[in-house]
Amino acid sequence: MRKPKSLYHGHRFPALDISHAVRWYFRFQLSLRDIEELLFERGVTVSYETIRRWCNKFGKGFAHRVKAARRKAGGTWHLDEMFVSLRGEQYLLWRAVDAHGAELDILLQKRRDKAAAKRFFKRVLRSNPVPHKIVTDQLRSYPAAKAELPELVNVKHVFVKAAARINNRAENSHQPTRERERRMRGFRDPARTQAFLSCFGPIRQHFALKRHLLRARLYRKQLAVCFAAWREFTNVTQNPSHAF
DNA sequence: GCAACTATAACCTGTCGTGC
DNA sequence: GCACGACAGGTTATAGTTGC
Repeated sequence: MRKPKSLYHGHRFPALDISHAVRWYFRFQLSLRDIEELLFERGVTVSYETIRRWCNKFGKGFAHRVKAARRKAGGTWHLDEMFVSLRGEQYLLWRAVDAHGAELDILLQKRRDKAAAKRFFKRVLRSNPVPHKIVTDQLRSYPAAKAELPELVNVKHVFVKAAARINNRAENSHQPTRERERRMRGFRDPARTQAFLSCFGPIRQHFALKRHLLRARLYRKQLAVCFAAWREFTNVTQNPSHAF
């Protein structure tokens, strides 16, 4: 029987280096050049361009595995949109998070009308069970789109004012995106932005434990669990703390 | 306040090296 | 010889700094 090809088949650099680079890029507010420098410090000489290609190639798959392994969404969806400027053009980044603040899905669209809302609902429904409640701002596109989707017709819909604390989960989840947007000197291409943010959200959140709510011992224990899971997602057997 | 300059970001393309 | 991967160099865009 033929042995299945490794995820990293054909790559010259070890899987661990690739896994590190991809994780750092999507986990922290680091540029590709920052990661190039960090790897060089650890004896790995690779260009930022190669790291960019690794991120493009492996990011999507890693993010998909992270999302698939996550606990199923709670019964409530919090939905919100944020404006993103791409080369001077205004786009809307639609985002859904669950009751725990975990990102369910994002979608970059030009409009915020009924069709756009419907498109986003369908997208979230493809990878998440039907919620028992959705929480949104007062944008009228939400109820109009919801009324046309049989899966959501009977779902309770709670409207909140944009500044209301109840929808802070969705509002707060925009913050890392804003920070990253600034670090990257803005987003440019819609397709590339969608691809980047689809990886950025799940991977970042996988390691973003609520440190301020945890005692050090528990925090380290949970972090170790996150790393063990990451090694599984990336098919890397070596413990990162033993690397370099 | 404004323009010029510099630094830095992602992205693109052509070329070269390597392994099959 | 071919396909793949990495690299170098260039492009475009934006933010920050400096000097007037």
